[in-house]
Amino acid sequence: MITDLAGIDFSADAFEVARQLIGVTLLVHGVGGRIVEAEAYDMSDAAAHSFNGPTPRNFSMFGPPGYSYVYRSHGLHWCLNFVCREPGHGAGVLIRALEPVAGLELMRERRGMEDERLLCAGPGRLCQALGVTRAHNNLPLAAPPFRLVAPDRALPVEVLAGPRIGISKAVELPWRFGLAGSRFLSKPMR
DNA sequence: TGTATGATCGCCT
DNA sequence: GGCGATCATACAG
Repeated sequence: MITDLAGIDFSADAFEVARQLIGVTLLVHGVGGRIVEAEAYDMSDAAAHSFNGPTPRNFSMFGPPGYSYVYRSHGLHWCLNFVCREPGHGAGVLIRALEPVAGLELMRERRGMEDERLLCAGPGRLCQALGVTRAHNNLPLAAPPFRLVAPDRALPVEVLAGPRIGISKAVELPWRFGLAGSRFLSKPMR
């Protein structure tokens, strides 16, 4: 167990890590919030970038667990993943939404909007708010600029699972996890 | 509340 | 040349 990572064992299966990440606070240079939505991806999973093996774009998915994988989506947005399992497994968790906690003003400035609810509601929005770019690819999550903070055990979180968003393959896998009742999800959990 | 569309980059066929 | 783990805007109902 790696305690620098909010007590989460990133060598576990991606769906297990995704579920455990709900409620954990993610900070990048001190800016961020509580993770309320995450999706798991695995090499055996046709919807995953790693499905067809390593490429120049996805190589960090095949690196050590507890590292970041940042990619560009649709030519304009950045998306942040946490690598899981062992090196070579190509498993990861896409961070989809945060409840903003720290650095609200900087996030509003970067996003050019006021609505707190939409600051980090979606993988692309979240990266814009936290200033995550290609420069943050393949970095250890246990070291700056990243910081993970475990949830307060006195306040247990209720986690719901459902189908993932924005994919066309392996649509049936219930590998999207979300904090029950959160206002900060990119879409409501069913 | 929902569906459609354009923006625009890097990889794969 | 096509397409995608997206977002913001525009319009219909």
